[in-house]
Amino acid sequence: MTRIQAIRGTKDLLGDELARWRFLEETVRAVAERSGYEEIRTPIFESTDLFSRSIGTDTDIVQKEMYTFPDRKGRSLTLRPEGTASVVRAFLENHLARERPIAKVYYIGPMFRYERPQKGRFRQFHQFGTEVLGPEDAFYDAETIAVFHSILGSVGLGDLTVRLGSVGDESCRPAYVERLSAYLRGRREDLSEISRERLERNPLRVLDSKEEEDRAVVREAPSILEDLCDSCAKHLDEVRRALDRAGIPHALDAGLVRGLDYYTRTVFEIHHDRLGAQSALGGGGRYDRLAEDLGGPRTPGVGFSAGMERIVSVAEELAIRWEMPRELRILVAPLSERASEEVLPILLRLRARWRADGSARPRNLKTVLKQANREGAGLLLLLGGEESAPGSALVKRLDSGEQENILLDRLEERIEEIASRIAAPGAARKE
RNA sequence: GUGGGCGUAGCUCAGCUGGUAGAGCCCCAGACUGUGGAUCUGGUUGUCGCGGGUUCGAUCCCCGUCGCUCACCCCA
Repeated sequence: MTRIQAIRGTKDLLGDELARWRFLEETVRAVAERSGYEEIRTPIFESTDLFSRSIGTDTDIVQKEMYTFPDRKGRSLTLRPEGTASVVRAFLENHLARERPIAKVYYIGPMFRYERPQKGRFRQFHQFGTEVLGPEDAFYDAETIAVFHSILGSVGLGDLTVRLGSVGDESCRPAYVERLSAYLRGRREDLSEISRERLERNPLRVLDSKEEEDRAVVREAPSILEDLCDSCAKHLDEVRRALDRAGIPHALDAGLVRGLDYYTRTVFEIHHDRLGAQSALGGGGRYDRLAEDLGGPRTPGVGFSAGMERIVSVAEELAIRWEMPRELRILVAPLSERASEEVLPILLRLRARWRADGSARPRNLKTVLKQANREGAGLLLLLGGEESAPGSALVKRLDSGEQENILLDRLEERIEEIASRIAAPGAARKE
């Protein structure tokens, strides 16, 4: 019998690793909510059309990376490969534009792409991100980058590189793509084989090439930043100035090409060099036409999404300690068969106030102490010990070893008192 | 989809030119006849990823397959 195991590119999260995830999630929520964003949760699967229409039928995501399947009535469904399309769909479907001029939302959740897994890349991965729908102001582009930057800073990540670019809009991009293709065709002989293929499919992708031979060609290629129309150039300039004022260093990157077709104007990525080949922690940009493409009224938008696996991975490599303040934990242990009957009722009383766990069967004291240490308990409540009378228990502090007998009638009261001493500043800790 | 590396105990890994397995950690127990994190002693755990081939005999060699991993592509 072969044992069933997790699907390739997916994994279980537990223990210390899960603790880091929870810390990251709480940080995301805290920073986003402080910044005026509300959570949104959209379905994990959607109509396939939603993604092919928004992300673009020529992109790798749509062409080969989607988890698409027919449901029982033959409709084509897809596990979401990214978050923005769903958010915009939900925005239109729930008529959020009628309720407020600006919608600011954030999300956290799993995404799915059928790719060969490697470091920092999985088939089920997790992203958090924000979207601002409604306004067109560069203020929100800068705020988006700032919120992302601030989340990374709040979890202790420094040495970040913010790359900023613009892909123009419908009035200046087509002309640029034409100019770029003309240039690349002229230097066709100097390009790598892969890039020659890209030239036909999507010339912008050539700019992102990592092939050594392409670098020189790309370096001399016309830059879209010089071809931007006046309004796009002005927008980019405003984003830069806002970032400068906010003290967020950034580098202009003319070759920034993102994997989704819906972007207009601003695009950006934040990188960290401790991540191997997949150095992007996340990215995003503006998508002023997406709502229209999905059948709604024109609604400008800007957002980012970030990879949780990648952020956790960098934090691990940098040995950043992500720990939530630990609440007091109480372990209840019976030392006799009779006392074990008392365990559950006492646990239920304790759990009204504290985090408490206990053992079902009596065990010898040494074992109990070892277990308490291993589990990081703060207090140990021993029932049925030799020196405790019926109706009483021995409470022992695991840090100092101090112990005292207490009456079960006054359990909560006494624990409260002891707990406050543990929490008190300057409490002796024997580490 | 393509290429490299790797699959041996719960974990990290050894295993010499083929003779059907070991170390450390962890865990459990004892020394310490009811007071912990140290030390010492002892103990449990394996379809050697799976299938086939070569061989008297395969964890080891060959082929296939599955999985993991890193890289390419692309991206979170």
